[in-house]
Amino acid sequence: MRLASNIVYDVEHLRHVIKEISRHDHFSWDIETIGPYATTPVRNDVAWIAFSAPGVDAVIPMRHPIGSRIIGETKEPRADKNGKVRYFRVPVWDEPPAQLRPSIVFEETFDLFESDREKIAQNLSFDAISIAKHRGGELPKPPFHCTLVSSWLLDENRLNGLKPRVREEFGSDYDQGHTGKHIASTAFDKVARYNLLDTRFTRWLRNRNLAQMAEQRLFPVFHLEMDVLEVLLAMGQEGAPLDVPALHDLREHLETLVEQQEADVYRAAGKAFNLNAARQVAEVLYYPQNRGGQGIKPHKLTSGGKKKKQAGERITQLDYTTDADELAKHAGNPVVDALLTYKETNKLLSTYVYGYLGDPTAKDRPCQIHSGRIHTNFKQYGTVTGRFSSSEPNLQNIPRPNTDLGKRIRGLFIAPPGYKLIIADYSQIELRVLAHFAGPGALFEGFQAGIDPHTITAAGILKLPHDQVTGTQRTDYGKRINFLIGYGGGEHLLAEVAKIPLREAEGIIALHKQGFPEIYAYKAKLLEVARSRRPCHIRTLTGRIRRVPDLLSPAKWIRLKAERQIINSHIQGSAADIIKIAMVRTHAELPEEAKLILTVHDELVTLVPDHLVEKAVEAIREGMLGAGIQSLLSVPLQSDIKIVDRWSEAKE
DNA sequence: CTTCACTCGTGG
DNA sequence: AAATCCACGAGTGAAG
Repeated sequence: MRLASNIVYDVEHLRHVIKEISRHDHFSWDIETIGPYATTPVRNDVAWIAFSAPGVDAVIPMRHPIGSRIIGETKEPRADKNGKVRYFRVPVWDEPPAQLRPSIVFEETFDLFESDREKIAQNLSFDAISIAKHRGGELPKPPFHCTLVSSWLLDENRLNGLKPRVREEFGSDYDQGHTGKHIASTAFDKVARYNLLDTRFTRWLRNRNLAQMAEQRLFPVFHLEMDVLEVLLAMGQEGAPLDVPALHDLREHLETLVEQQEADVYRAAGKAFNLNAARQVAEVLYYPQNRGGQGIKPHKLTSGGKKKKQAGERITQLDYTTDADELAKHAGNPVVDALLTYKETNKLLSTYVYGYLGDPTAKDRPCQIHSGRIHTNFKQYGTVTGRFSSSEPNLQNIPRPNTDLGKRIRGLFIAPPGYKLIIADYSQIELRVLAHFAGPGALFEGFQAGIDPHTITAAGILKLPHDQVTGTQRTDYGKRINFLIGYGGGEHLLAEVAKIPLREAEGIIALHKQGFPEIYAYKAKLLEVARSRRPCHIRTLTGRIRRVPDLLSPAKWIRLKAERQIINSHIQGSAADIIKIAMVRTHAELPEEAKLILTVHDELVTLVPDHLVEKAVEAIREGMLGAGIQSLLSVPLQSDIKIVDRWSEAKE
């Protein structure tokens, strides 16, 4: 490859490249970004863009700050973290060549991204949202192929970065360093080569992945994922509105609270120590009084402690857990009580408040709020089961509005004046999926009859008519067991969470087997099918694959874990299929001005102007429950829909 | 200085 | 006998 001839410096060359690409029905593209928000698509600066199609490779620099040669060195003063000024040697680079302006490049390439050609990228949502800023907010139009998604469908268990995949498929190791993370300080010609190779390998990888997906009959789920990707692009661009003034108030409030609560712990303990260090907490709580401790007798080891015990090593007080579950057993001790209070407050302050506002002193903790909104990173390829993950920040683990502080955090997510939030939750989706797979039986028929599933389970175990089940029985024999069976929990776990003797737990599970034999038959059959395949795997409702090779492990505890994973993935993965389908359908039905903004496993959050609320509710209902999606399950789907001003108002 | 394992705590 | 599935992230402390 003669790199120089592939670098585009003028409009004539650019137009020629676009013409060449236009001969094909697909092309790949890739960008390089710089600036303080290089990894934030709604904020970053796009410095490079490259295109690749059969016989065409082009890389277009737009604002690379340096040239290709080091011509000297200077010293720059920088304060270290103790505030001391130190001098660092900094290379001086030659000037970069004259480059095309982004406005020109994105104007010339505008139609390419509007066309019906297949647009290919590795992690397409990053590149698409980043370039939309330069396209008057217009996202590229489908059809899409994101190679990160296709690679993940082909192997959900490995990390599907481009470089490892390229090494695997083509045996090429074209970038040993981390060029993509330091674009602005990397030589011009090196970035050009890197950007171009990324783009070309992405296109090649698309071809490999298409062939492998065809072999594995993964096209139906791949097309679903590409439809989901379109929805995700719109969500990523939109963001979730936040009550920023309330967030600042909450910071003030929590900071004073934490300070007081920290002092309360020290006072009770008679000394200061690091409250966030589990070992120091164990020392204070579990050491005897003559060694400055509280002399509490702990029950449960940490996971590391269990390993030590297994290995025959000596266990000390420091190997016992100090988690909230253990501490609750020692409530009444003044240190424990103060510590529990502190932990709750500190968790909310550091994870949620500082997590959103950022820490100006820490480079790796940026403010996550842009124009009053949070743009989380939803990854459709973020889990092994098919669910989404959410990061930077994670908006799928916002505290529930059960406590005052939890409510204040969740309440930060608001509808601006003139808008409403519509919160739509699938009710008991995993149990419905289980009933569908298990087929006719008490659970299946209960759902058909519209009876609450926890009541069904309790009635089945206690051999009572469902209208005679009391509230306590529903919780103890219904909810708790239903929770357990989805994850494959056993007698030991039931005994522990229900605080009952092991014998009693065994009895309850035996009764459940009697009342719901079809559930156990389904599990046995599923495992048999999974074991017969190589590698061992199951498929969800949409044909998504979860591979669990450990199913044939000679070690019994590894094999049992694999069995739980197989069963849980079949159910959790199929539920994920349903919510993904619902998102696509809802997005298509919603009026233009109504926007899906969040998805939390079984919940969709939509932001809607007041005058469109009724229409939007109808669209969401149709998207989540309409005939086209209901036909996937043999038991009825159900969704609870609430219209609110703050997310915290939607508690059940 | 960076990276990693570990513990803990949120959510579904 | 280590016996509950799937995530993200703050923070500690030791090792590279």
